[in-house]
Amino acid sequence: MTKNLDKIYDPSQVEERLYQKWLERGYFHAEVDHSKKPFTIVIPPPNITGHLHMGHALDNTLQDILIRWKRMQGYNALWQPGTDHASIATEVKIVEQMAKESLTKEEIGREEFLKRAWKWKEEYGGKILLQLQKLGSSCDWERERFTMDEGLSDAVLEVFIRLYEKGYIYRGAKIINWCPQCQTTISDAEVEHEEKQGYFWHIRYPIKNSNEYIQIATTRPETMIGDTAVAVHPEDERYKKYIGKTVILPLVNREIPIIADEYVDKEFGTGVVKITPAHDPNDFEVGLRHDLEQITVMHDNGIMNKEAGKYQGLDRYEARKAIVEDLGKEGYLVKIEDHMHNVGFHDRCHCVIEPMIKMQWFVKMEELAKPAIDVLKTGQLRFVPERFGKTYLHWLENIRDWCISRQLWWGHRIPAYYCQECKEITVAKEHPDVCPLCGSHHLIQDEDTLDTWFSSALWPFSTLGWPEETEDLRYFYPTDVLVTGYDIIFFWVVRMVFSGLEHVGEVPFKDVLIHGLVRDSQGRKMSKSLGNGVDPLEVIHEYGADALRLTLVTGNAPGNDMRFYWERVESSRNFANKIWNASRFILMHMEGNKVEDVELSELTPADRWILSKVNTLTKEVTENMDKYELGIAVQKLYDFFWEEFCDWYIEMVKPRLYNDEDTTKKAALWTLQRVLINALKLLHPYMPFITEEIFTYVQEKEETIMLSHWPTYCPQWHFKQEEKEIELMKEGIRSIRNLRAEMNVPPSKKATVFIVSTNEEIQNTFEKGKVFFSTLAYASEVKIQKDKMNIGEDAVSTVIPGASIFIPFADLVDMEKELERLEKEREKLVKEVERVVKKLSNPGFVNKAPQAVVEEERKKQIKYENMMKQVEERLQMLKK
RNA sequence: GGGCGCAUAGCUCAGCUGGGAGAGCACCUGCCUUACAAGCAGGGGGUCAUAGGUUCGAGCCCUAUUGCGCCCACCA
Repeated sequence: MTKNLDKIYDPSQVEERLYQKWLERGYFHAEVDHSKKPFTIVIPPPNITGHLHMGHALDNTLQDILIRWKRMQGYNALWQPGTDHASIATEVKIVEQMAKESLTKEEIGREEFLKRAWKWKEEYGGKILLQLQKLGSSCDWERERFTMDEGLSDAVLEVFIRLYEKGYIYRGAKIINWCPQCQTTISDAEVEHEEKQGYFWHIRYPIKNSNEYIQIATTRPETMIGDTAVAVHPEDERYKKYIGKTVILPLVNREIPIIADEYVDKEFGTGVVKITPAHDPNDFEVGLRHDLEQITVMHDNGIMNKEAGKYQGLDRYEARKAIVEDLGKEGYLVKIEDHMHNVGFHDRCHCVIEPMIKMQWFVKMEELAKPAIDVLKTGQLRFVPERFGKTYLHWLENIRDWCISRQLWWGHRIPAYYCQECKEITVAKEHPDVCPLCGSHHLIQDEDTLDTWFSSALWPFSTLGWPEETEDLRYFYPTDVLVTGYDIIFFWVVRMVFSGLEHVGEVPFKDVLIHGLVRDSQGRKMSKSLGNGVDPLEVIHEYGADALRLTLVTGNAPGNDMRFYWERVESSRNFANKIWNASRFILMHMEGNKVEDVELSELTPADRWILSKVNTLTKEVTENMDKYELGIAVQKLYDFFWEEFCDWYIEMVKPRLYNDEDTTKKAALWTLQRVLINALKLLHPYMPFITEEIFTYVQEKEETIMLSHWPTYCPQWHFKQEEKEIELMKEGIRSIRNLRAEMNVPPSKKATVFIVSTNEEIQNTFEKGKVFFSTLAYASEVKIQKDKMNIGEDAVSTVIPGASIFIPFADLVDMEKELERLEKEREKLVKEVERVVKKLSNPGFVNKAPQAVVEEERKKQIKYENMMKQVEERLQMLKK
């Protein structure tokens, strides 16, 4: 049954093979099955341009833990995988690739470009999914989807048309965020604001037909070319008299009005604002209120256009320099102040955003946001940790219309067709033959594509076949939990929620488990430019996927960032090795011994103790996982396995295994196997590979741990008395080891151990556990007695609850030191007693604290007082 | 300007509904004990940021303060 297993666990010998086995046997696959309850997770689809980074590793480890766990609990678990076309990211990649061949988009045209993009997708798009497999991800790969698949594209069209017909999608010339680098609009969510040191230029604008000036302050002087008004606050006494007058725009010599608008802050700057409706969102609004002209002064690439006159052809920053210089020369510039202000950057290329007025497509958000707000408030949607619900709400409550059109080619092309005759817009799934208004055959489709998030917003239901009323959709939707990073709540989570509610009528998922970022060891974000990223594949290669997974979930609470340390991977690897060796040990002893079923009555106290422990562990771990407390759960598993199981139980059980005459040997074997199997099962979601590998050796009934049953709490495995007994034994053993260590007694020097207790039950406990003192505490002989008969003075001693322990070390005992040590022990106990007595003499505590807590303290008082008495007796005896 | 998080052992972090402070790593001592030196045994180390408050009882709840970080926001 067993092989000659290596002393060191080598993941590279195991992982690939097991993953193939799982794949081949279809363990990951889920089909509609009404006899089982579904449990569904949709993967946050990675970009086809992506490669696996630590963020993915964390995100997918969490999902795999949950899905494997639920699968073992008997749910019909579906983990829906796939990829995102990532419009702009991919387009940039393709453009870069073409640049190497000295080609541009324009040169090859849309069709050719898309051909290339698809080819690129076919070639590299699935790479990241293969990398996810290395991690052990148990996705249902048969169901892999891509946001630009036929079905999913159909969902996109369907949604667009529905929203359009409902009036929620509209086309309009509004001020949008323009990226001069990427030459496309982007949504508000894609703008990153950064505090930057800039300047505040104070400029005076001459008032027409007077010698007076009005002084404005601006951070962007180059936009003055497009000024179409100057605004003051209507109640500002300083400027009231100027309202309605006209100023001459310096350098441009255009006449513009002085208007009054509440938007102006009297206290800020000079209290006068230049209004540039075409290049500032606020000014745009002011412009609409006052019916001002909108003058765009730049081309799409940020170069000044013909409106800029002599500045035409200059980049916006060159123009700024030139304009400031000219203003100075001509005496308009009053002063320049340092000024900190927020600058918007494109999150992808980090170019400074230019607000521009353009005809774009928008989703009207107000009505869509409402139900998304409600589901959180009513608890149909829940964030873990809860605080992220606030972030979500705040965003939705202040949401603005979503600009969805992009000036890109890679993506879902907007299904709007413009009649070249009558300008009528037709929105349809397919290219209409005739214009429904004028009957013209000359219709041209909108050139733009949709924001990549428009399709990912539909992911939880488009992957299940929507808009078709599929079985899958009915069965697996709504999904159960979404796992993602907090950085993506606005982009994706929010949009999935309102989309799911609008189109399917139900939340797309009930829980949102939020995790933080994986940072480098210095707490910095891992980034390409810093070159501080750690490649998960490298970690897997060196230490195994199990070690990486364990590292990523240990010692971390939901929503918190974590730092990556190789040392932590190492310790995870060590744990895997520990599991390996413990199992190896058990297998060694199972070999040639058929593990027979035993009655619980045949078990020794130690067996019952560990069984009871693993039983409690099962309960607690399951409870923690129910609450998404994976870090806590895995910590308990680690502690149980290493300390209780390996360091104590296995050590205690050895004498029975080595002795073929021992009548309890088969009970020991049964317990070892039983506990190991349960522990492996509980560990499997976290460390799928090693647990599977061992599981196949340690039992023969089942072919995989993946589909085995998750352990449940079992009342007849609860042994309170034996737990107490073994804990006392451990206490005794630790005390002896402690004494020996303090006295520097070499392990080779065995000694007689006397245990003195007047309590029969305790005597009995130690009597049963005598053997442990010799194997675990180097006792040559153990004498249990009710008094100190035959114990010489030249012994060291210590107390444990209910008993004193003496070890005669005639030649080693230094009386003075021994007195000192006992004195310390006494002091410690005195303090404990004092603390308990103080607590118990407080009427407030005795009256108000729960009865059980008070009772606990009373027991402690007795315990400590007894222990103290023992130490004092011994001290007095020695002092004589 | 608004919101949120963090501050616990030398380092990185756990600590679930308030009931005697934990882990990993690092450090010190002793062990190659027939599963594992990627190991075993033992040990040192914390006024849980500060100040108040609630409570019989606070790392945990409330208030304020300090420091660090994040998110959102149209003060030109």
